[in-house]
Amino acid sequence: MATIEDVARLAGLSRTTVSRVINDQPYVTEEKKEKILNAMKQLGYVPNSSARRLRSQRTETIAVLLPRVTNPFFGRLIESLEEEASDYGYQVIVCQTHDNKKKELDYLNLLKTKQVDGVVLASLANDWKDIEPFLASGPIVLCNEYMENEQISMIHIDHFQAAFDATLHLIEQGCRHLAYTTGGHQTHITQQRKNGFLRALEVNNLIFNPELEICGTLNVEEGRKAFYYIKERHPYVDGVFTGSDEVAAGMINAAAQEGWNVPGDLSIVGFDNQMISLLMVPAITTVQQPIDEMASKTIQVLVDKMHNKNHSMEHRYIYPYELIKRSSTGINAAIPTASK
Amino acid sequence: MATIEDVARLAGLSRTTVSRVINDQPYVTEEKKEKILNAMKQLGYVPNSSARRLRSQRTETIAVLLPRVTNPFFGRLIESLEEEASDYGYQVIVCQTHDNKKKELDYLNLLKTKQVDGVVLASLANDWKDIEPFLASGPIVLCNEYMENEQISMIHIDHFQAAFDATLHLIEQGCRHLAYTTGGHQTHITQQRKNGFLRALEVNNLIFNPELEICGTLNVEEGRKAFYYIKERHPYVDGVFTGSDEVAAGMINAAAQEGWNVPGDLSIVGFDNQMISLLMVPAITTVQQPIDEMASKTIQVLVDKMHNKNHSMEHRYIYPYELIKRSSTGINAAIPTASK
DNA sequence: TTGTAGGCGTTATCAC
DNA sequence: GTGATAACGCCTACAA
Repeated sequence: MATIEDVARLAGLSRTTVSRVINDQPYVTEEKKEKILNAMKQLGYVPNSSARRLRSQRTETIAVLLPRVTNPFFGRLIESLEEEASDYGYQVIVCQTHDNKKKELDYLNLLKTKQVDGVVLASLANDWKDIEPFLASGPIVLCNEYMENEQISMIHIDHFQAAFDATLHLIEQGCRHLAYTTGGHQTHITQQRKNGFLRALEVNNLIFNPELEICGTLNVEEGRKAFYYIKERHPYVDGVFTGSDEVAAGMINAAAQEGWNVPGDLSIVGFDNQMISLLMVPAITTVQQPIDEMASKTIQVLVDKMHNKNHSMEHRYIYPYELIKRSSTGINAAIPTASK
Repeated sequence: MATIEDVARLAGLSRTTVSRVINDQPYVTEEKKEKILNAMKQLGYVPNSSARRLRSQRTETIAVLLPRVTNPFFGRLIESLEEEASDYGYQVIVCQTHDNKKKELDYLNLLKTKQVDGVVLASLANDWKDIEPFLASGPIVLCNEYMENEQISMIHIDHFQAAFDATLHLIEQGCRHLAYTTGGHQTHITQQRKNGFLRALEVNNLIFNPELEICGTLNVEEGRKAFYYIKERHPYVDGVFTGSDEVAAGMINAAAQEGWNVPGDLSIVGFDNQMISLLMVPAITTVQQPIDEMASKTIQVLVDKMHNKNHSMEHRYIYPYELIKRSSTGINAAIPTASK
């Protein structure tokens, strides 16, 4: 592997001059610049990134921590984050935590070991007290996940309000016996959604049966199970707020197999407006987050912090969402099929 | 940021000894080891990764180049590759090429600049002659993509045979007028699939109308368009081999809206056995690739090359696939609805 | 405009 | 067992 030294020798000049050419700095005559460029080409010289990093103390790399890329929401998010980061000249390392506390901390260590300049946290398995110390090693920005805390910038939608709106929509469609499903890992987001759901019931003088909170539900298969739980244990349920289009899809799929009519017998709301929500029959009512805008702002805030080491204020950016009403919830909710 | 020097000073020992402790090397008395560990803890010392990389000339990092993570097949693949790599102590950088030649070459440059020790190529936008020079900088393994070439190891299924089997299945179900859709970027894979498709027609003495090759089709929306193209221009078509479950899903969705019966009026085969293929009504007949096994072998081969710098032979690993028959193809294919 | 020299943080070599 | 010292490849005062 050719080094800067080799190039200098071949060109009959010093390392300094070569370095100047590499970094497009002034004070090099065209003639010598030419000579050096030739030497570089001839040797197939490429600057060694580890050496540059060590010297400059910067990696031009960002770590993105998220539960899993196979969740389409995070797939979209990473795609968007990567594109934006690339515009700023940053490379992205995707870190899948699988909602595992240890993995999350291991990946945060990339910051300590100076393998990345900053972190986007789209996963949050640990308590804040365990995350906070990492701030000393570099900037961290929260995207999607959030909490009550002002020590860190956050980019997210209002999940309380989104759940409230979605639940209200179910109630407006005539649902009176509502169930609620929540994902595998309990975070502030799921808590907020639950609160929004409960609040919507409350303002409509509906009472909530705690047995209708179905936990650990985060994919299609578990959506199917959730349906059977309702069918077998609480068949009077007429509406469900799921935190996920995949769960909603699983429920619809199982419901169809069992001869239940959606939304006639059961109205279902998903989350994230994934492709699947539009393809299911019936199409799924869902909440859409402005992923691209959130990703863009996230990188922008993080890059800003990485550049102005100190004095950038922490700030919370709350983005608007959209409740997309489709056929999985409907006014026919009041007309159950005979079979039910 | 504390350095090894700081630790040494605080512990009253030399950098060398500290280094020994960091790397679990012998020849350090328990007593001094203890002292050093304490000093490290006290200072919050973490070894600097850039310095280690420079010194060791290794990054413990692998780049995975793929078109896009939002394609569920690649989502699954990256999840699996990452897990396997992590078992070998390697970190993964996900590089989305979007089938762009320049991006692909830019990312391959990570190898030249020594930012990664090896590359998994699951995208292949460039000609081999443009990729080949990078082999001088480090090992590259092809996963999913492949070609006729013996200079590099490849892990993949037999796409010719898979397409052949899928097409044969359509024919066995009574389809006689077959169409074929292909993704955005033309690669060896798409060529192989096309050949397999054509060969199946040939051995059954069916002729192929070139107008029924529908190109540039790689997502749900384009699947919908493909359906309308068939409906409006070639309504006699009774079977389609798509290279993608998403395209198949889009076609089924549009077909349902237009009152076509699948498979009665049109049988459809997808590819990859994505979640959606099971959720659509009808469920989609599809080809399943053994993603985990392929990912595992890919990393294994790559790691082996990274360790035995020179003498590991190139080898092609062909994995078995499975044609999963579901309701989107069926013997009712011969009974079109009146509306068609 | 160009070159010299020192150091970024580690680890390997060799001497003690 | 332990420690000086010399790289790894690059950048940047500072000197010329």
